[in-house]
Amino acid sequence: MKVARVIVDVPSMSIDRLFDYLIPEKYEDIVEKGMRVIVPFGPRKVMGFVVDMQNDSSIEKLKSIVEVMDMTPVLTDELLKLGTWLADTTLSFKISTLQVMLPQILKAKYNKELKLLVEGEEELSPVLKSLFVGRAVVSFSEIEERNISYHHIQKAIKDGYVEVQYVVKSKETKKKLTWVRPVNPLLLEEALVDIPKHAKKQRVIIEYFLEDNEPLPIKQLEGKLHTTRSTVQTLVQKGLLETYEQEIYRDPYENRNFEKTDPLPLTTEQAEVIEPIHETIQKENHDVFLLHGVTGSGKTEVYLQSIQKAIEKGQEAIVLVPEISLTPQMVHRFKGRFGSKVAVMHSGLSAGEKFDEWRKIQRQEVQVVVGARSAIFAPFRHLGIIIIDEEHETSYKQDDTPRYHARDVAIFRGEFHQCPVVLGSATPTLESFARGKKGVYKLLTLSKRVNNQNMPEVDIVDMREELHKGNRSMFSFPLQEKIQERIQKKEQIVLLLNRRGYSTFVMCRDCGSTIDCPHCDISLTYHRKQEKLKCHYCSYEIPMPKLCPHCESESIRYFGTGTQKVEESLQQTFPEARIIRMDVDTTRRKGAHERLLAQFKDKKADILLGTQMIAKGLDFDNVTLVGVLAADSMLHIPDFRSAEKTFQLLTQVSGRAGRHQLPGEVIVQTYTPDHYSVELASQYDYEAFFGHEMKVRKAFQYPPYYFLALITISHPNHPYVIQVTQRVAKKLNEMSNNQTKILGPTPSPITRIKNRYRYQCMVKYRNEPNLYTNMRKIVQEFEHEIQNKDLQINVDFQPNHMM
DNA sequence: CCTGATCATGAC
DNA sequence: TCATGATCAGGA
Repeated sequence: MKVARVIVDVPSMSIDRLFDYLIPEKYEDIVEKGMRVIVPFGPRKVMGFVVDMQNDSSIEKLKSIVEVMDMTPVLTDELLKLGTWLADTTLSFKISTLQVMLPQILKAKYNKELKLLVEGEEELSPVLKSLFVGRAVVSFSEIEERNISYHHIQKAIKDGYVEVQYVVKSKETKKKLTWVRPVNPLLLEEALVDIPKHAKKQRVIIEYFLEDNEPLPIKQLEGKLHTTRSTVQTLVQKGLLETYEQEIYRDPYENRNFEKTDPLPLTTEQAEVIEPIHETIQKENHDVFLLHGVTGSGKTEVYLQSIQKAIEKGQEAIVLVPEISLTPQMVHRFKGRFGSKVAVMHSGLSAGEKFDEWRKIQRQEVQVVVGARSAIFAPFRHLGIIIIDEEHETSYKQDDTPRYHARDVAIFRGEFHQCPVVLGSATPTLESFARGKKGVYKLLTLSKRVNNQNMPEVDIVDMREELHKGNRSMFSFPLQEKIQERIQKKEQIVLLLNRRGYSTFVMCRDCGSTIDCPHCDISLTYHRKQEKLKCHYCSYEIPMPKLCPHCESESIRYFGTGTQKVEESLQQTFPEARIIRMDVDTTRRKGAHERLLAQFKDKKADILLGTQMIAKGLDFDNVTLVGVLAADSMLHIPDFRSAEKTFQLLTQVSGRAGRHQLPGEVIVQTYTPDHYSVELASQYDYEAFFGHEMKVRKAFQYPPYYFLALITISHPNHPYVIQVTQRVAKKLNEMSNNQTKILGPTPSPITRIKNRYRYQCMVKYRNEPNLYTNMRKIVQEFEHEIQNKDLQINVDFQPNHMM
């Protein structure tokens, strides 16, 4: 007896374990660990992952696997292990951790159908007769659309006329190309005689294959010989040619040539830094390196040559870059060096393209993957190095379950494969840098720019003084002057507006009231394009009212500074300037991001105005001025990392100027010019910032001195949420040691979302080896209420934000 | 006594 | 998560 142990696709606490299924004889030699199967589960059928195989089971009556979905496993043994570990350390379901490792398209789709059991439709009720009309199966979605009441169907089921069947489908599609080839090349010569005189096109085709009988895609044949599909079809019918399908990859970069680049000579610093990495690859050791390199110090070349080393050893490499900086420039550098050995994974690809890139990895056709967060799960089997660029980026942590951090996954995989993990950044997170100093990570430093250029001069402008001088615009006099100067010199300008901390909310100037979402405790934001007010958290929206709903005054206005508004006033101040605006609105469409940047590179604009997304990785040789419009907009949001984030952003954006021959300049506008994050960023003094910020973190007991876990509890009933949160806090207190601090219950920053009240507890801990299991125990104690009473308990370890 | 609505339970 | 059977309130 062969038994498969299966994790089924049912995200529920009580189902979050293994289920045993009999492997039918016909599948005995086929089923392997890591494959997806379809299994009966209760009355329905669901997808599941085989994670183990056995010869017997403790369960008496086993059901059998219905179908095997894969020819080869989609998950390796390592990834299965990783899944279990992730489920333990993020408190998520095993099924979710396995699903998150695969391209979306492999996620099963479930369909419910009604099947006719009798011949003909005579015995059916009139309603059902009209439903089936000659068909044998009807999908439930159609039944719902037609509003047919369930008891017609129930009755028919009871009478044995119909039955419900469950279908599991894969959305997976492989793109195919149709090819043409001669059935037997030797027969073509004779066949030519039988082709009618007037059938010129048929002759052309035959003659073509006589000359060169290599198969050809049908599309190409049509183009080359100016023929059509029907001519080919006639020859197929005559038995001379045949068509067949071959699978192809959707290659998002297929029409682009990547000029081959060779390794660049290294600076002394680069050579020093690369040495220990190479050695670790060579010795097949695991180590975590923190590569701290100023912007423009040539980190990418260090990555490239480290990867080279791994490839030469026959191993593979994963490179993570933040989604936002996965620009064509970046892809170019990797494709240029490693050509077709590279797969690229990012959110701009269609589901089909992502699947194809993933398959290249799975089939070991590529050795390098460059991608955003989820590329960390690339199914490589011989990893030689893992690189995380811009290590400090918050997007490496997934915001919803499973709330994993790509850095942790990288270290897990690095240990498994005994290979180095390289974390690179000009502004590492305090957590990482502290580990670097302690020697937990090996600290590597690049302190000079490759071209030995100085970092651009940073000029801090105090906006309060501007106000005193009578300048009420959002562009300070020095900035205006410099912009004017660049436009004249035909040099380019990058302007950064930090939208966070600003939002376009609506307020009445008479009564001062704002317009809030009726389901969430947050004000609605104004969307100019559709003249609507929308809620960010639920789908609620209303047309922009003409009168204040409270006092019926006409003076309701929207406040805040959106990029559009800045663009307008920028245009007013510099009527001759050509401006490109980059924000969520202008880059939503596929390829828009890329197109705008290309325009700017081609000097079709003088000013690039944008949000965070322009702060990273861009490299334009004609940019000599960078302006930050509101450097402190992030400082005032209640987040213990706000100083760190401000420092990071200012440093990153300053690095955009003067990267080539022309020297650069940076202007930072702020209302808090003496805040240490602004001041130290302008001096490019990371070490000093680190020292200062560490003191702050110590004083307030924040990371890296303490770990955090945030528990958020939500339910439609307000008093009930408070009560549950209190109970949770009490249990936590009982279970943890006396160094650990439990804060709360407190209301979440947004106390209500989608009509659910939200309360939270914060755990600050230094050493709680059992926290994961304890936390799981606590959540399990509420299992009943979670399942039956619509209670939600969310646990986020090392949260990015407190919401 | 029937009907629809809500609840509790189990799924290899 | 979701189908099922049990239980309960309300209507005539």
